[in-house]
Order: sequence, then structure tokens, then C-alpha cells
Amino acid sequence: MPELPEVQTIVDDLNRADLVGRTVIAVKVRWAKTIATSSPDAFCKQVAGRTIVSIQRRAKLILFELDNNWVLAVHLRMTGRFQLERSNMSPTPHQHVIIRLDDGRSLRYNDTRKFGRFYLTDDKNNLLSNYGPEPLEKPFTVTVLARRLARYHRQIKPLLLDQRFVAGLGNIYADEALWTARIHPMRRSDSLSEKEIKALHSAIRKVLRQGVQYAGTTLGRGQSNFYSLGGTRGGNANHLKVFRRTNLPCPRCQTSISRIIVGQRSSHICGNCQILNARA
DNA sequence: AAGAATGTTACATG
DNA sequence: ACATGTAACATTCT
Repeated sequence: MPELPEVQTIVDDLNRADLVGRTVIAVKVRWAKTIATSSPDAFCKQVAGRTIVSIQRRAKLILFELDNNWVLAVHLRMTGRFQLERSNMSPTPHQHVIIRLDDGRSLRYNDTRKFGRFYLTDDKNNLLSNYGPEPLEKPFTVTVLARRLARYHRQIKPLLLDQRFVAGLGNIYADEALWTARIHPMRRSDSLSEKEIKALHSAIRKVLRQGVQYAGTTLGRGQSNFYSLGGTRGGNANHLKVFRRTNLPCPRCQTSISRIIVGQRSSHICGNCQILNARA
């Protein structure tokens, strides 16, 4: 659920909440598997006493830089959320990690499905080495995208979801980008024309920027939806063109949007705008 | 009301 | 190299 725009929204909210400069008083881990890099005990001891120096995003990771040059990286996977509450509040059932701060507040990690992971490392480069380019940053040019696409003979949608290829896209924004660029999700990456590559490059950036602009996509009312710090909902759902809009009209040509499976994942397409030609 | 589906990713298997 | 299957888990949808 949280893709680049959602993670960016959370990072922005964490920064607005004045967390940089706070010192950690104590840490409590209530679901051991959340801590991927060590035992919960070791993790708590290593983080206690540290001050947060910066909070940034890379790919779908939230990076808390600590004052000893270690980094706490958090991947929210499907249902991870951060909450900020007064330290005297008792933990709610899905709060798996509680980070008590020096100002009476606690940063709490909430994750109903428990897929999210914390990575504590002093080797940031190694942690990030397998991620592809940041799609909203300068080095991600049309040429770079074209070169990378030509390296593979894979279906374009699973490739876009592969974080080694490009960082930050998930199912929502991949579907939106492919619709915007009028490319069928099963097209082979090395079959795209120059024109299609340009369209895809611009579409990826457009849908992600729009996602950030509207503070992420929140689709329903349920627990397992995207909420930023403080339970804020994202406003991008109203601006989606195809995702979860099966049987509704394509905003471009009014054809009914269909849902197909590509690489085991649901894909939403306009069968008129996104054609799979014989050469693909 | 049981069974299927769910926005992510790592790993295992052809 | 690539596609496919499975598992991690809880909630929501059908």
C-alpha cells in the first residue's frame, strides 16, 4: 500500500512534527519479527539514547539518521503506519514498536498485517545498493529509462514493480503510469518505441508527483488503508484514472476499464487505449 | 458465513 | 533470465 508518494507524505509529516533533534529515551518491541537486523533486545539497547539527526525517504524506505551515524530504515510493506501519541497512552493492539522520545511523546509503529520491517545499520550504502533510480530525481532521464528497458525482455508491469529497476512504484502508480502512457502491462520492455518510452517516463513522474501533491492514495475506510501520521487520509483516490475502477468508463475514451492479472498482480487497464500488438 | 482477495517483498522452483 | 508459486499476517470484501 504505501508507495513512493505515501512514504514521502509520511516523511514530510514526520519532519513537520518536529522529530529531528529528539532523543530516544527507550524502545519497546512488542512483535519481535518486526526487527529484521537483530534481536529486539539488542535493537532497543542500540537505539536508546540516540538523537534523530534527519528523516528522509529512499525508495519506499523511511530513513531515520541517528547521531552515531547509524540509520534506522523502516519498510512499511502493506499496512505499516506511524503514529505519534503521548507516552502515557497505553499501546493499542497493533502497535508493535514504541519509541519513547524526550518530549513526552512516543513514535509508534502500527502494522495490522505485521509485514513491515525495521533495519538498523551503519552501512547505509549496502542497505540501499539494490535499489534502482529515484524516479523524481534528475538522474532519471528518458535516456536512462530507455537503456534500462532495453536490458530486459520482461513484461513492463512486473518490471516497473521491481524495485531494482526503478524505486518507489507499486501496483497503484504502475497501473496509473501505464494507462497514462497508453502502454499495455504485458508489453515486453525491449519492445517499446522511443515515443512510448518518452510517454512512460513522463507518465511515471506525473502520477508520482500528483500522488505526492495530494498526500497519497487512501482507497477505503478500513484499517489496512493508507494513513499518514496522525491518521491523515491521502486525497489522491479521487484522481485515479484506472486503479480499482473496474467497469467504470476510461476517462479518455469511455471504454469500460477491465481488470486482468499480470505477473500474479491485479492490473487495471483500458482495453482500447492500451493495446497489446502482435510484436509485443 | 466461509472463502477469497488485498496496495509488498523475499525466496524457492522450474 | 524470467515467470510462477508461496509465505509472511489480519482484515475486508463477496
